[in-house]
Amino acid sequence: MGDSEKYEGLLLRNQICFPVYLCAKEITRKYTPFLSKLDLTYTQYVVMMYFWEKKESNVKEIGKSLLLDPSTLTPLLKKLEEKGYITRERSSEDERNLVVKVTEKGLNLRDKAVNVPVEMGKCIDLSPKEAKTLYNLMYKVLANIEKENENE
Amino acid sequence: MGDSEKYEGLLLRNQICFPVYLCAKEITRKYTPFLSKLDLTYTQYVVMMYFWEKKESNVKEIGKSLLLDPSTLTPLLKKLEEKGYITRERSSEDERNLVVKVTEKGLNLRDKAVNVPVEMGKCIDLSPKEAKTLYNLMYKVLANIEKENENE
DNA sequence: CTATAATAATTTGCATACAAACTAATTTAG
DNA sequence: CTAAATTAGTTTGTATGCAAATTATTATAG
Repeated sequence: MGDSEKYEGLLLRNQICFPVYLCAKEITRKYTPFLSKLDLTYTQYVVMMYFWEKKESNVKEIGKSLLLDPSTLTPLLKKLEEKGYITRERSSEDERNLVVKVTEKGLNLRDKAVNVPVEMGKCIDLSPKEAKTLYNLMYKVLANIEKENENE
Repeated sequence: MGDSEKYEGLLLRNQICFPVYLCAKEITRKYTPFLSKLDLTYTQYVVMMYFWEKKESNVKEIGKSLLLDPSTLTPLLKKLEEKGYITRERSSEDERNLVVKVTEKGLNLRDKAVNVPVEMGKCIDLSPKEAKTLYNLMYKVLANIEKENENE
């Protein structure tokens, strides 16, 4: 077996993970100008979308939904609190729990954000069918990885 | 128009970028145990794959191929140099240019890496057809974003 | 009832990532 | 030929991201 065959899998152009990595990076970068108007980074925006759906939560729940480590969330939530978009306080019932709530200001932000997905959609520029295919494949991979995680 | 319609695009479950963001994160995390055996992080691994194909390059070229900012590459390349996988020295013809070359040790690393894509493939667990579809969609999005970048 | 285990969040350490400012070298315009 | 513009890399500042260690609180086992 020649080198070209043995190392074929290591060629960047034959990798499936590499374009996924690139896409995520480039998409995030593309979000920046839209989100800076809302004083948000991409991850902060994701957390705010979470709170627009679920007015109250805690670090563990958020982490489970957004696949974010608590050590990533703690400083991020503090920043969102500084901006006045959420409140953070310990639960009186169980002091270990941090009750995180969206504020009025945080809720109002949603109106300024409605155009962001529209603009990003133009940027990605996939047909509805392609978008659906991509969506399904992404969640399939996520499910496969999660299944793999359980086997450990 | 009710709230549910107006804000539909902001629901995480209706977003196409969110699962891409999640996938990239989870895939990278999944790489970690395999790559730590090679004393590499995911990005360092990508750079090494680049050097296994192209023995010599410079910061600008690498950045263009891997869509990485020079300010990300400078410290990363220094780390790869410390590990002995590459060398860095200024070009004698044009002192602005940094000539980056893979070392013997860096080349040898490839043999230890051949199984990584195989293991990751099992993890992703897509059929060849699905993988091809995902691959094409990712590069399509990347091309669309790049086109969008040019319009600025 | 108390020592131990489990749980939730935070802190620390390390490695991306990118924008913006900066440095040094080379090219170009006049 | 030289001042100005361009180019290549580096540095600085800010924000993730995760693993591992730590703290504080609550639950559990004996």
